[in-house]
Amino acid sequence: MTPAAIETFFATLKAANPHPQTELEFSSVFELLAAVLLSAQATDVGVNKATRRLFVVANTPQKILDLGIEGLEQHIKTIGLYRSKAKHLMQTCQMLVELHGGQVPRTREALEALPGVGRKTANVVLNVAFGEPTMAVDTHLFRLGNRTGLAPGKTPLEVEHKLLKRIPPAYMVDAHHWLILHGRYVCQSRKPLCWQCGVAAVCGFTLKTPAPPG
DNA sequence: ATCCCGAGGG
DNA sequence: CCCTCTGGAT
Repeated sequence: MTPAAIETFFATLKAANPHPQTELEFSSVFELLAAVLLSAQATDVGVNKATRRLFVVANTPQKILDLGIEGLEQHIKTIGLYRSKAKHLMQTCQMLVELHGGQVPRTREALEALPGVGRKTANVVLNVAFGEPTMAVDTHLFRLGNRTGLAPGKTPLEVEHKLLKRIPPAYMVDAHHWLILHGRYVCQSRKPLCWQCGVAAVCGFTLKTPAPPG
């Protein structure tokens, strides 16, 4: 995709949604971290169901520790990968209490040192909680980067670097959410809705036979 | 490279 | 049935 096309791409997404946000529900930085940790290979809808149950009972690291591993598992059992997530969240809460005064750290290194927190999760927290222009490459960004030609790459890290290089700085902070929402609702994995896509004109991928909405 | 792993959609 | 969902650890 040419620089001009990229400009049009994001200007179009911005016009349709000036202030994009995550659809994960949270009311503190810790809740955000916990929700993102739980969101691996799971839908926001599913995560929100579980965190609504969980955060009423435990919305701080210490309160989650007090639940115990089995108590925590019960609250998040409806999410995929729930056993490893419960274990990791518990270990992360332990570290937050012991090393960070119960607060969520603000640096990439400290975030990625937390069990269950990798580069993608750290990027989301840095972006959403601390306003940094990071690019968290999840399944949607990876697919769109390659499908549209915006940032082709064989690995998420390669796509991330290309996105950071190619997206105009003015769009960088919100780009992550524009791409995720576009991927979720329009440029879907199985069923890209090209006939109702606002950026199809500058996209390298176009469905040959656009299926009618019916 | 493989494992983890429930819910929802097609 | 199969695929996908804001991945990370081993």
